[in-house]
This record gives sequence, C-alpha cells and structure tokens, in this order.
Amino acid sequence: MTAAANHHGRRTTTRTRRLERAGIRDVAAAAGVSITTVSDALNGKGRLPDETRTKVREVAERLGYRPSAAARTLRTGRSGLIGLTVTTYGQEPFTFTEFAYFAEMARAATSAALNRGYALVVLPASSRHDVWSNVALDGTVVIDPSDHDPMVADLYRQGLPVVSDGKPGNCPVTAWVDNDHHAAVLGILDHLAQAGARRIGLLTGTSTDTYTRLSTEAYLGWCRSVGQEPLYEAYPAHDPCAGAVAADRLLARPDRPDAVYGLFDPNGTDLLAAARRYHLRVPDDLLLVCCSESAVYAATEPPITTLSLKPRRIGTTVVNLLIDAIEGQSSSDRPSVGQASIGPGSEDESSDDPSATDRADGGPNVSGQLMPTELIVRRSSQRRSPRTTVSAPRPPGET
Amino acid sequence: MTAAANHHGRRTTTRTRRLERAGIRDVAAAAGVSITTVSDALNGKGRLPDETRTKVREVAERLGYRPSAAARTLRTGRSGLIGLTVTTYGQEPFTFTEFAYFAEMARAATSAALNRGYALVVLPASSRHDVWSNVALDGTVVIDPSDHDPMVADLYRQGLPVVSDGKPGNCPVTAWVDNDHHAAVLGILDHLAQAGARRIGLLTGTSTDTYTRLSTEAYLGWCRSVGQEPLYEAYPAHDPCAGAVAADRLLARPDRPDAVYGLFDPNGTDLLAAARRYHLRVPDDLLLVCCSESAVYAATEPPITTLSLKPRRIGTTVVNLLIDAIEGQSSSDRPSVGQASIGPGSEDESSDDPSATDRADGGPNVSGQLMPTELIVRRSSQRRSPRTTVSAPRPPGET
DNA sequence: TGTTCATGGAGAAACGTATCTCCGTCATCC
DNA sequence: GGATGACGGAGATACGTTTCTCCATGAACA
Repeated sequence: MTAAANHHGRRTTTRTRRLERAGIRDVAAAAGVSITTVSDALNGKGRLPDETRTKVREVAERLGYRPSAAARTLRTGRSGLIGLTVTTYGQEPFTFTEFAYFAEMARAATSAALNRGYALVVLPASSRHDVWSNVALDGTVVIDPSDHDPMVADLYRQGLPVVSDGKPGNCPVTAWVDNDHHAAVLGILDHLAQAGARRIGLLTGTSTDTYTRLSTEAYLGWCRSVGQEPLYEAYPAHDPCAGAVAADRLLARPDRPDAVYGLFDPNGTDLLAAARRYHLRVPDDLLLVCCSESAVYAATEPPITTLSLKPRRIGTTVVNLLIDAIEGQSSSDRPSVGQASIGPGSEDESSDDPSATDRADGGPNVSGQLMPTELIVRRSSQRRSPRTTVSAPRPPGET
Repeated sequence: MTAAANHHGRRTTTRTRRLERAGIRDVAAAAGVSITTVSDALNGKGRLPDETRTKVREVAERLGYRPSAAARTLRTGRSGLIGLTVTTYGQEPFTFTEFAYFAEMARAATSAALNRGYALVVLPASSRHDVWSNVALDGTVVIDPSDHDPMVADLYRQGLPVVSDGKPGNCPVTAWVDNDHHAAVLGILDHLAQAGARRIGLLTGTSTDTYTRLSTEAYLGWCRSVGQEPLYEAYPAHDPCAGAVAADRLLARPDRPDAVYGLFDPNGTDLLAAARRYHLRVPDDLLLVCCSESAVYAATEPPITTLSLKPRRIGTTVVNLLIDAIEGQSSSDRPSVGQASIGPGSEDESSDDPSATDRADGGPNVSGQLMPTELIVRRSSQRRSPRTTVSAPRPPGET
C-alpha cells in the first residue's frame, strides 16, 4: 500500500466522522489527476494544457475547495500578513481613535497592503508575547517606536523586515518614513509671526516620541533664533482631559501668548474653548494653529488652521516599503528596498508631489524617507486677509 | 538511518547555507531531550518534572526559539486570528475614519480580541477572494452585512463562526449584536417634540443597511403616529460632501423643519453650517440632534446633542460572542454561545447597564442581542433650560 | 535507427509543530 | 514475588500544501 493510498484511506474514514473541508487530495482524486497537477493548475504554474487546468478548476470549484492558508504558509514561508504595531498608553491599548492621524494612517496602510495582496494585523506594541508569536508575520510596520524598543529589536533579530513610521531612535529597522517635523514647525512659526504674532506659545506633550521631541526642539530653536522667550505647556498627550487643562493654563499665564500652536489633534478645540473662557477673540486677540487631520476644524467658529501630516501618504509609503523589503528579500539576501516604491502600489493617494521619493539616510544603512507636510491655512491664523490661500509668499530670510 | 536523523542531517546542511531560525528540533537536540518533551515543556502539557521544564525553557530562550505559528496553526487548526470585515464603498476600501463609530468599534474589538489571546485582521468585505483565502481565520466579525451577503454565506458554509454587528438581513450568522435603533429614534423624536419641535426633519442615507433602514422606518412610523408629514433628505452616506449638500437642501425647503435628526456622524457640523447660512439660531430656531461618537460635538457652538451607539460595548460584545463560538465549537458540535459572554472579557468598558445581556431572537436559531444606546443631551436640543442636564424636566403633553 | 527535446504529469520530500501511542523503570501493594 | 500504576519520556504520524526530481511518451532530427 502506497503512502498516498494510505492517506486517502485515512481521510475517507475521517470524513465519515465529521464533515470536513475538501483538501487538495480530494480535488485530485475527483479530477483523476495527481496532487501536483491540482496545485499547478490552481496556482498557474507548471506546464499544463489549458483543458486540464480548467477541468481541475471546475472540480475544485464544485467541491468548494479552499486551500489551507496555514499549510501554504508553512510550506512557502510566506503568510501574506503584515503587522501594524500601535503604541499603547497604559492599559488602554490604542490611540487609534484619539488621534485621527492613526486612524487615517491605519486605513491607508490597510488599503495599500490589500492592494498588493497582503492583509494587516493590528497588534499592540506591548502585548504579551504569546499573541505576537502566535501569528505568522511577513513583516511589521511600527508606528513611532520608542528608543531602544525591545519589541522592534526582537522582530528585527528574527529577520523580519521592520519599517517604522517615525524616524527610529536607536532601534534597527529596515527602513523608515517620517515627516519633516522640523521644517513643519518652523513653517508654522514663520506663518504666525508673519500674521503679526509676537509671542508664540506651544502646547506640547510630555512623551519622548520622535514627533513630540523634534517638534519641541524646533520650537525652542526658533525661539532662540528670534529671541523670543519660550512659552509652552507640556501634558501627557494620551490623556483626553489634560489637553484642555494645559490649554487653559497656557492662556492663563501672566505672559499670555498672542498665538499658539498645538501639537495634538484635540488642541484646536481645547484652545478655542479656553480662548472663549478668557474672552479672547480668534484670530484678533489670539492666533491659532494645531496639528490635526480632522475635518471638523474647517467648520469651527472660526475655522482653525491645521497642519496635516498627510497620514495616508505615510501609511501607503510605509506599507509599500515594507512589502518591497519582504518581496525583495527572497531574490537577494540583503534587503534591497526597491527604487520604485511609490509608483506602482499607490494609485489612490500619491497624486501629488513627486519629491516625496527623496531619500535621506538616517541610520547606518537603512533607507529613510522624509515626507512633506501641508499647512491648511484658515481664519484662525490670519489677521488681515480672510481669504484661505495656502501659499505663504514670504521669501526665507529670518531663520 | 532513522527519519529523525535524516531530518537533522538535512537541517544541519541547510543551516550552514542560511542563518535560519531555530526549530523545535534544535531545542530538543540542544537540551538533550525529545521533540515531544520540548513541546510539552513549552506548552505546559504532559507530565514533566519542573526541572526538565525549566531546563528546556532555558535552552529555548538561549536559542531564541520562536514556535512557528504556521506549523502550529496547521497542526491544531487554530490560528488565533479573527477577521473584521468592514463595509466598502466603491473603490475606497474603508469607512474606518469617516465615521468615528467604526474606529471606536474596531478599537474595542481589537482590544477585546487581544484580551483573549486573539489578533484581529482587517479585511474589506468585497476584497478579491485570494486575500480572504490566504489568511487562516478562526472566525469573522462582520459589520453591517447586506442582505444575502455572499461573503458571509460563503464563510458560514465553510463552517467558520460569523458574528455580525447589525442584525443580519437574510444571511446566516452564528450570532449578532445590534442597537435598538427603533427605540433610539423614537426616543430622539420624543425628546425633540418635548423640546417644542413641531416639524422634525431627518437626514438619512440612501444605502440599504440595517441601521439606515430601521432608523428611517422608525422615523416614518413615528410621523404617521403623530400625524406629521415626513421631511427628509436621503444621500449616499459614504460621500463626505453629499452630507453638507443634503443638509443645505433640507433647510432650504419651503416647509423647513424646526428640528432635525441626522443619522450620520458629520451631520451635526453639516447642519450647523447650513443653519448658519440661513441665519437660523440653534437651538432657538432649529433643534439639532445627530448620531455620532465624536467628542467634538461637546465643543461646538452650541454643543450638539448626540446619540451614541456605544460602539465600544458593541465591539467588545461581538468579539466575545465570536470567541465563545470559536472555543465552544470544539467541545460540542453545535456552536453554543456561552452564557457569560459579557462578563469576563470586558473589564474595560462594560461598566454599566447589566441589562445589555438580554437576549432577543432574530433568526431561526441564532442568538441576537440588542444593546441600548445613549442620548447625550446638549444645548442644541434644549430650548428652555440651558443647563446640560440629561433629563428633560418638561412633562409630555404637546406631542 | 538511435538521440534529443518538449510535453504532461506523477512521486515523494519537505515545512515545523502537536499529539497519540507506547515503552522502560521503579516503587508499592497484596 | 509478580501484578499494578505512576512517572518520564521517546517515536512516529499527520496537518495540507508546494515544489524538486524524475519518468513516460511521442515527435523531430541527424
């Protein structure tokens, strides 16, 4: 008795016991061909005449055959799954909803992954290890890794490609993508100064992630360069109430700022509410800008100028870089991130700005990529012209 | 030469070629025990003295051993993955961000899944089939399935547990959870009437999902019962601009309503903007309520009364029901949804309202569950008392 | 008439785990 | 002093694919 016959015998008895899904063997038997032929026919490989191919496909369809993803993954070493790691604050697992940035970014990432035949698994950065090791990942996207992130290091050591959203501090990654936060903050401060601000305040966070750090540093540097005394309040960004309190504190100071930039999404409404409490008119008494992806700031009274980090473009780029690394890895041993990472996979949102493909080195050998932000100018930051033009016409000349 | 030795021989030569992850065999060899012992030691099974167990664990740790999720899945038939199907509109894959409901619900679902050791895979309902069949799922959560949803039927036919958020129309599911939309709409309309509304309008959608359908029907029924002529505008809810246009149309009608309920999240700002355009004061000239999970409506001018569907509780419940079905399935053949589905897994958000565990039958044999909504009363729907108390003190009497 | 190719397809070996079965070895008990 | 069981652990099989290797057949060719 051959092994195949033995197999089949066992299967038959098993099937009488429970109604099981048809396997490739069942298809082969029903079609009167070998397992190899079925596999080749369904996967478009091998050299088979079209008649055989279509016949096998018909039989498979008739039997309701679905290939076992687990077996395929085991055999090929590819699961078609990529992880999306989100930062977790305390017990609450996600900032997903708190900041529209994450939601948008995750959406774009999911979409980009699906476009290339991958699915996204959402995993918290500090999850118990068992969940992580229970899912077969081809690679991981990490949002804002902390310095020396042990999870990232572990993944990388396992040989998994890791691409981070946010320039990594000290952990090894395959590639990274980030906004040019320094330039963005400088642009905003210049914009506010140009609108007449003399004392620009900052609402910032206490956490040590790259975004907060770079933005705050840029603010402090700008203050130094123009000779303004820094005016800022820092609060734990994950606390929904702390933002409102910090905004209030900032406007309650004796040296009250006449313009404020808020680093986090809810800061716009926080600041608007605080301004109302102190009877400050926006933009007459107080200029306002905040970093947000939320569309509600177009409809507030007054509409608030926002800095968009273009999370969709970032999410798309990150995923495409990751998949490039995953798929490039097999052909050559060293991960060579493809040169056309933006082009093919992002029909949806990469409509503008080809300069986004510029490269900047950020580590020993990893390819980093800085992406531009977009300042959406609305009434809250304009004293004179109420028109909502986007471009700031001033030539660079004051830092 | 035994098969094991053969294995190991091959492995050794392979390892010289490429640096591979250590397998269970390597651990067994390094620890001087058998594969069985390693497996048992790491999984806490079998009868082993603690010394062996700890020794094996040490060796595994030293070798950086990570069990292959694919192999485990293949062997056990469990992947620890559950799918989250999100409705897709046209080409754009997700409504994720558009409606805070989805973001919140997905977040809670992810969290609940992780609490029980599962990970969530986000998949679009109408994805190409290959992505679906490429991932090994233990079960699926479906958000708002359409009638006769082929995808759901297919999953169900495969024997996968399917739990839907939103009472399913005509597709078979293991269980479902939904809000009591009928009661919610009636409550809102009564609330508005009680605040003095004579002609209540509705901003609704053109799609045929359960939420839109039930809500609209409830509105129409209420209109019939109180003898009011229906005043509504329907628009494609997935179009971000169409809502603003529909809101404008509704307020531009000659028979302008003096109160409006908007079924979708952005309707609040849409209606507020439209009211401003027509110089209608809220709440004096126009009472406003919309269904939203967004916190921004607490900070608008005026703050807008919202109906919360409590998406986090729904997401948590749905996932727990699904996992109950998955894990119950193995012990008995018929999926018996556990009786304590809310209790254990939802430490975070099931703080209130134990009545949520009530059951309602909605299909032949599936267990459905109706969950309450919450009306957050703010200034936009109150004419007299500007205090933001939740209870409306006025006695009913002027319908 | 042999040799060479191309064609169509079968066999069997992995992939790495979980688990079922079974086998020694002692100590214990009647 | 032989049966009994607990203890500790090894062997082998199966999970369902993919894919490498190889074999038959017939046609083309020298």
